[in-house]
Amino acid sequence: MLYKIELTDFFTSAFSVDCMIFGYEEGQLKVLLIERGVEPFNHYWAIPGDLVYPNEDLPDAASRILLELTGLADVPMHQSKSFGAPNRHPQGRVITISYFALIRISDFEIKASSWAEKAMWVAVNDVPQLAFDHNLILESTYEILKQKLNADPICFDLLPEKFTLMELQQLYEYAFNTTLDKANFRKKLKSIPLIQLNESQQNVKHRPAKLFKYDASAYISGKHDSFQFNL
Amino acid sequence: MLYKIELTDFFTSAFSVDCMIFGYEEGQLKVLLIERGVEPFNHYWAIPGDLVYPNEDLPDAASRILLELTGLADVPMHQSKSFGAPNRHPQGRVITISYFALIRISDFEIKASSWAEKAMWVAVNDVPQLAFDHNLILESTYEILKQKLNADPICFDLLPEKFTLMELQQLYEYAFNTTLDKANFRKKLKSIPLIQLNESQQNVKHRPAKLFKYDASAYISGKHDSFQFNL
DNA sequence: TTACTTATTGTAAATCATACAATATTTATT
DNA sequence: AATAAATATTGTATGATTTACAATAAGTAA
Repeated sequence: MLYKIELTDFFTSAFSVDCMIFGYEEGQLKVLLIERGVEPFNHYWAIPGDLVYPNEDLPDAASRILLELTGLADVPMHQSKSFGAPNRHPQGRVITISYFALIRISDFEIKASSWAEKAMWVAVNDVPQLAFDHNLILESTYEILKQKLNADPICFDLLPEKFTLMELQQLYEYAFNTTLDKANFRKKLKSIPLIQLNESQQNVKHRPAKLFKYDASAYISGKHDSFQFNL
Repeated sequence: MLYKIELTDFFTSAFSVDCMIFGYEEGQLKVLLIERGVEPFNHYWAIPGDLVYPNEDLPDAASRILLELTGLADVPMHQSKSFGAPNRHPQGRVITISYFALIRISDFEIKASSWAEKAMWVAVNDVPQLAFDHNLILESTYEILKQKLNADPICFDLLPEKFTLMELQQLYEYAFNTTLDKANFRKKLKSIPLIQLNESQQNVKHRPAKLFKYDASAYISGKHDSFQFNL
């Protein structure tokens, strides 16, 4: 270095959180995007995110910002990766820590507010060009999500509380872009604690499927094998 | 918020990178630590890390800081998690992005410099109390490392270039704190491209084992199954 | 040459994965 | 009411993989 750098020179950066909310609807895995109503990248679609207050913890910031921009509250989030290329933000050095969450779309009402003009659900395979490096962030988070779908019982956060085994299978088929054998998929499910309800699908033009619930408490008490799909 | 926050109020944070370097020696998985020679946490042991320059990219910073503190160069690093609790650093708001790498200890000479007073390799199961939240960072990174050991052929970065199958097995046994059946472990290895050399172990008091090399190019060309240990 | 120690290979049983086939249950149609 | 159509659900045979353990091989040390 040619010049001596003072400690205060380092304290000139900002950081943000970006919240990728995934949901499952109409057979598609979707992500929640907002349309920006401010510069920079005014009118671009973007992942909901904003700068973190200087005294705010990261998970708190993620919850606050998600609520402000989309009206979503009480969504437990997982950390994804961090992105910090020097020029990724035109207004200065901004590192972003990305988070993601899985929700049941029908359980929430999305309401764009603050500087978010609109909010919409977009299929992960159909995402437009986004603000900043948000396409990169989204792609890399989708990879992490797929890993987690294989290793943890988080798929049930996406499905309705009561679901058919076919719906569960189609979620995996969509996420991993593959087709699975119905009979064999059900055998894999043997290692996951599901409760078969005395209820069936409604309003279908054929034999209705039985509805199931995920038994989270049985999973946590852990008497069964560990979750492992290997798709 | 009671007061209006200006954009410039956000640009008052710093960020750092922390580099966890793992190596394997004497049958133990070890991590490289330094003794701090500056405040705060003067004389505490710590993960090598420092503040990132305002215009520096994160991976560049990780390489620079690792070189400055330990003399290590040319070590490809993987991103781990980020930590940003508001009071994790006594001198201001500092978010840290943690990285890790695996190396062959014998291939490098470690030389503490800059404000690092000493450097030493410590078994991951025997880490002392560290500066800042570094124990937390280390534990959470060790979990990520174990996941990667199960999913990718990174164990070969830790072993000498020529190794016996027993050494490979012992590395896994140590990392996952388990014991494995020798014959069955070797069957699992069938799916990984190893080259058996015309050389054997030296200076052992019993039948010497054959030496093997990992065939990285065959793995990349990918004609074999994907790596999967499932431990 | 023999005992000893570890390396390496083999085997039988159990478990799991895979590709289908068969049966069951409902709605729609005659 | 009987039958067709559609999908749900269960079964089965084959082969692959995992597991536990045994057997054999190949060095060192006396």
